[in-house]
Amino acid sequence: MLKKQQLYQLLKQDIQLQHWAPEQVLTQQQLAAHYAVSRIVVRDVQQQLMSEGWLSAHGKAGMQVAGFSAAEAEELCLLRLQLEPLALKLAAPALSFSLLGQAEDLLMQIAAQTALPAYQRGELNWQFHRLLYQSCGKPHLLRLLDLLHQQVSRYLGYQEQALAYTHTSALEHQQLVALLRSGNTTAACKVLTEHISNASTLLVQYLKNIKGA
Amino acid sequence: MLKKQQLYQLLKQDIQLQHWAPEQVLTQQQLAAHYAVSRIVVRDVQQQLMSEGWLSAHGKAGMQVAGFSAAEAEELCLLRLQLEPLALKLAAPALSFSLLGQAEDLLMQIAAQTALPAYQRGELNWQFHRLLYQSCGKPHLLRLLDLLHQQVSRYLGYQEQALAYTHTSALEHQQLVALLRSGNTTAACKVLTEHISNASTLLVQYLKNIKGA
DNA sequence: TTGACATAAAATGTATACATTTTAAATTAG
DNA sequence: CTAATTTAAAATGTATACATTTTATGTCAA
Repeated sequence: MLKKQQLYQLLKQDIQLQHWAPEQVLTQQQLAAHYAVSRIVVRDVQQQLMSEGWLSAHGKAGMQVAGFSAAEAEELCLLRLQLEPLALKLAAPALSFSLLGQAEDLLMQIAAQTALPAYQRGELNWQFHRLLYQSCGKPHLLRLLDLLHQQVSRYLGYQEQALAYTHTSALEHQQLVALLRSGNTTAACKVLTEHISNASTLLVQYLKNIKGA
Repeated sequence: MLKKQQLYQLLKQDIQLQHWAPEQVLTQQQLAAHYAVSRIVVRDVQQQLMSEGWLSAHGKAGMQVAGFSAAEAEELCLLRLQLEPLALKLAAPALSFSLLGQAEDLLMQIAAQTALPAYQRGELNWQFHRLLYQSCGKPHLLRLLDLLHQQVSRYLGYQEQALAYTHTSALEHQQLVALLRSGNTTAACKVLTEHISNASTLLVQYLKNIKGA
């Protein structure tokens, strides 16, 4: 029998894989029946996924699977651009070499596992970014960033298809670590900004195209 | 018998009025018994208030009433400073005169009702700010701002005591509207930044003092 | 005394049952 | 036929009961 945490993972995954179509309206009962759990569990997970942007309220009854739009992707990236460089700037003075080492290990891992599913690569990617921000000493900022990541991660599938960006991304990551290691915070923040901006542009452009098609 | 929405309001208010002391650890059963509702309702409200920063998880069982700290207040203000001017900049081109009029009505209302409870004045204040950002066309940004406001609003009690800021604040608000009306977006954003920064400094200073005392 | 283990109490997680609200359909008046 | 009102079905909200987990207590051996 599924428990809350399991249903949370599973439902999120099913939404990401578009087993439940975007914009589709679901009911608690539907989900409870489909996943063979009590509606109580569904309610909990529903509320969580709604606060994370995977589902949205739909009238007085039902929840709607979130759709995809270039505008939303652009907005999310704008917010990342506004907050992540700040987090990096605040974290930079507190970055230890051991932490940078961990970050580099993550980069190795990403580079090594070439044929990884989209969402797993995305997770590793975020772990890398998150690690760099960790030391900023601003729990609320980190919470917001996690929330943003949740919302962006819905687009990971698209990002995979959209971008043959993997190589460039890896280079930018390495550059970032190098700058941080040498203590050049300003340059690092600039690289980060461009890094996010680049990915953003490609993703948004791709979404606009498939929408036009 | 209390329903979910009512318990939500009531519990939040009781936390704000420190009927439940900061840092205190509560259980679902305690609250269910105290407010005479089922634990299901408490669970729902608990999850919501946790996502809004009024409660935080405490180990594997129990929830903790959020405390107050100068550091947290400062962080929240930093985030407001990072996001609100952006929202205003984006909204400015779309600001209609009717909306500015609404905003001015709110200012009148705040000025008129001189002896308002702290949290009600705070709410009106936020409604004013919110109105200016409304037209920015970025739902996620607005959501983040609402979330931030929720978290800041826990400090409204302090803000009241801390700041004989009311008069200055009103002046800054008026100045803000005037600039927006004349289409001077850049200056308006600057005034907004200073406005938030001022309130922030006073609040943080106050919190540091009473902590030292 | 201390610390580990067993056990009891309490708290939370989950399921079922019931109450209320919401949605949709069907009937009827105009 | 349209629109409004009634009525039935479905969905959600809430309470109670049970299961599992967590926490605290107490016992016993070293």
